[in-house]
Amino acid sequence: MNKRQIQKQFTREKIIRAAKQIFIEKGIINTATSQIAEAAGIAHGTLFLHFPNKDSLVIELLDVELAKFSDKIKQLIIETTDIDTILKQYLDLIQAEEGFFSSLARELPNYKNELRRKILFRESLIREHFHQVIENGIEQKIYADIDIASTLNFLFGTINYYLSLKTSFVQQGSVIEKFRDQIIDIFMKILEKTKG
Amino acid sequence: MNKRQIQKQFTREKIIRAAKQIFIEKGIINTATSQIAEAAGIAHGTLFLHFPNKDSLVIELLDVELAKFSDKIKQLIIETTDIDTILKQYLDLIQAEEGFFSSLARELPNYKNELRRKILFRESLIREHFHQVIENGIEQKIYADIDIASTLNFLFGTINYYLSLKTSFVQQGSVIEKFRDQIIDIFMKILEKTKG
Amino acid sequence: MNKRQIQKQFTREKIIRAAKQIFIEKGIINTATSQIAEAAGIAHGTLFLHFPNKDSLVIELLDVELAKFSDKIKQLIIETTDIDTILKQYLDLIQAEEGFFSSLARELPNYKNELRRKILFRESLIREHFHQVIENGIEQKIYADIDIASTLNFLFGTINYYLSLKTSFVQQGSVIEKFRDQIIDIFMKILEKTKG
Amino acid sequence: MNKRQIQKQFTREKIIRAAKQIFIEKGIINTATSQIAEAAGIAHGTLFLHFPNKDSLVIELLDVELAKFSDKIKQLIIETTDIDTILKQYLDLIQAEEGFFSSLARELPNYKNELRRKILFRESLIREHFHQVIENGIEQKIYADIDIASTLNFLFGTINYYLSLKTSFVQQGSVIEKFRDQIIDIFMKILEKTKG
DNA sequence: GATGAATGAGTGTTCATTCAT
DNA sequence: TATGAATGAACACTCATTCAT
Repeated sequence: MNKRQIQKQFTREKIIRAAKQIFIEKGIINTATSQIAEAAGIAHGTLFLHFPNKDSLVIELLDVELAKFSDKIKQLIIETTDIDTILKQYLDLIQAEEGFFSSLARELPNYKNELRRKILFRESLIREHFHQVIENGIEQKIYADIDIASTLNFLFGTINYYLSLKTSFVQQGSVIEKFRDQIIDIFMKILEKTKG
Repeated sequence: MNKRQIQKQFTREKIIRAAKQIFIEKGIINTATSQIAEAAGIAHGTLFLHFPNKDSLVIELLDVELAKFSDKIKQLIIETTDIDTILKQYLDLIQAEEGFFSSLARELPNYKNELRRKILFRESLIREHFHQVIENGIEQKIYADIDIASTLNFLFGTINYYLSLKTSFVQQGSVIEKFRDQIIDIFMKILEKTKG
Repeated sequence: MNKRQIQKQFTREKIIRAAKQIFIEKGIINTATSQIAEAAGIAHGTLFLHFPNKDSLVIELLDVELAKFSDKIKQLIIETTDIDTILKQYLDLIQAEEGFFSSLARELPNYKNELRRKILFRESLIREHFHQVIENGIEQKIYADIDIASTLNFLFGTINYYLSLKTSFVQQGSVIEKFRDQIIDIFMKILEKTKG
Repeated sequence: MNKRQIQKQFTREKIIRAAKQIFIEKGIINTATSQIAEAAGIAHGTLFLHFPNKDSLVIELLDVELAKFSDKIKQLIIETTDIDTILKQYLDLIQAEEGFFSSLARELPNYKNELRRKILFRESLIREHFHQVIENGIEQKIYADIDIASTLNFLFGTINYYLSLKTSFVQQGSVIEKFRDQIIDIFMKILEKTKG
């Protein structure tokens, strides 16, 4: 990569970085492209040199972040087989980027179809990992024979709920931290095999 | 109330009614006040005679609707003590106004603090009813000794999740209908006392 | 019409008037709506209260002007049967609004289909009048038995040519005035019955 | 010319060639310089290395094309003395590049003074040839003693009119072909000596 | 000589809110 | 009380031209 390309890449990253910051602070939908450009320290028009339109910027931003996140999850699943450890670490990962995920949870339902579908597809891949581990647990009679898909909807739905209303649940600090133990407890309760 | 006041009240209701219809169809955030006025059959300026600004209209609209809803829930609780019947009927009530609740779930996280707090307070009242019934069940040793608050977060969070992403979960028809049994099943599984 | 409506009508006319002035001076295509608004002494947004978009303003402007023009032609035809008098007066009418017709000739080929069709339809109505008079002349053996449609294309085409390149043909003053006699002469030459 | 100069000349020609293609397809006024560069397979900035600004490119493009065209006309005049044959062949030449001349007719009135003057000068040279031939015909008493200049304005004006509104006159195919015979007929009718 | 990233003024259009009628 | 015309800041996006590489 020559100096030119490096410079271009750097500008692109400045935009993404600024956009991410703003995304975390107040979401992208209600942020003007001119504000993003200003935060990135570039001219307004430059933004459209790197992204054909606002939506593309949002897609790129979310795709990059979710890809990073997805990789971490994959790693996590490989290293651990214990579902409650996985869940704990999964929540840790979310907590590490809680601002980001909180904004995402808030804005997701308002995105255009294509973008929403793309993000939900990413989520479904993560869900797959959980599904697999739980399925194994059921086969080994560690967990009760529950409907995995709907159980996961409960889990993801609840996490999403906390995140989307983060500012209502905590004044500052992390919602995930506040509710981590409850989430894990209840999720494990659902999985647990009724002893008898 | 004299004739003038009656007329004023009537106009106010026309606005609310029109706003509700639009709220259900496509949400309020992306609807211009001029469109609401037009749907109500009044002049654009008239809207601001009844409501100082757009936010106040939304607050009023949601307050009225949620109060009605709350009353129905209260009635339902009085008539029934069985938690799974209550939940089933609660979901029926939501389904009956699913467009409304879906829009609410989508927009709620984006409302300004005051409005969001108001709505969440309404929700907390409803939650109280559930809380009470579950508490009784635990005292009577029908249910396991779980943390009621977090269990309810699971329930409300999940319902909210389905509603906010309604269009991603079903192409047409009701999300609640589609997932009602799963929601009830899992919720009851959490409550169930481990038999031993 | 109450004061409100009069005021609105007045603003609308201010816009049309300003737009017409600008249209004559430099054409509408390369004029920003903000400039039109400024020239009309109104806020930029106000323009879009009276016209849903720029095109509609142009359509209205041209339609009104061409309707006025068309009425004058109709009157002229009624009062006169002599084709060279009609042509002379027709050219006088164009000359009276030469700035307008010059801009129109310049911009017409660049308008969107709908608008172009609309204007050409107006022109075809005017052409009809000429057609009728010439047809009568031919029947009465005053004129040669020529193809009327193509003869009129020659006439209108030539007038259009002079108008569209007005600034190249005259530095100031009227192109129509400069070439009036030539236009009439040649047109009459085409019509003339070859004596023999 | 050394290697570098040859290369430069080659790039310049690539730009002209691409610009001509685009000019024919949709005109230059509404085409971005970046699109022209892309079509030429060069960098956007390179275009401004060969032409100081967009206008210069247009001037060069039209000048080259019209010079070629002018040469063909000159040749044609040398080989033929018959005015209706010349006219027929002139129309054939236009038809062979109808896209080009149609765009030119549409855009010409909107060009800046300098460019317009340049193009009209080119046209006047072509006109000269016609003038000469007609003048000879008049001296030889083949044609009527008409005003040659204004007769030619009629001819060129009409052709220009058809070309500039080409898309309104024909949906596809050639306008010139459609109206060739009419143009020739009427033009010859003007020239014809009144027999008596 | 060629590149292409960057610029920034400019475009048509929207909309919550105000205020004279 | 009701009206609806007017406001003007805001928006996403375009483009001829510049200049460091």
